[in-house]
Amino acid sequence: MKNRLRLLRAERDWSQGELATRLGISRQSVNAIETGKYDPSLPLAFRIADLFALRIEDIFLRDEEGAGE
Amino acid sequence: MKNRLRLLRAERDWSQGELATRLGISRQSVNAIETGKYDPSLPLAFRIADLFALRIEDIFLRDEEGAGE
DNA sequence: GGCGGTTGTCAAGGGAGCTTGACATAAACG
DNA sequence: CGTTTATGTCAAGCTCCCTTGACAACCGCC
Repeated sequence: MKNRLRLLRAERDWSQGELATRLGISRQSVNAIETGKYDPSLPLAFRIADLFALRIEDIFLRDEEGAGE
Repeated sequence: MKNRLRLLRAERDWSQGELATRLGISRQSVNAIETGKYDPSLPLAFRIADLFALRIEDIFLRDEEGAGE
């Protein structure tokens, strides 16, 4: 499960800490998700999608997706 | 976090056990998700969406969604 | 009556998600 | 030089997700 969180965050010029505050989670959790240590829970994935006004499928990618570009 | 799993399963005439097999999880997990005991992980939510050929947002609903209709 | 199939639920265990607190590194700035 | 900011990572702990195994209740059918 890959994700485009780091890219989306960079587009908005947010630090990990700032994103964490907006999501209501810790900075370490943002970092862990960005670096691929684990996937967010489904409710958190919805909050992330809502924050960026995107669909979950547009942020989190099945492992095959976007691999062979 | 509500979901339409029971409805989708009924449309296909699958038992909880049959759905569990198709998803690669236990029958108890299917039951727990249907009865709202907890939300699936994000990877599992993707498998569910793939199985029903729907988007995650069309199966799992934010708590407000569909509540005040 | 008994039997197979489905569902709900409990217990106990393990791994994943998230927390706080701390520390190290690097870059930017005075 | 020192300070601040951003990032990566570790440890310890708690809750949530998912497991296996079991049991009760219900239904339809013989």
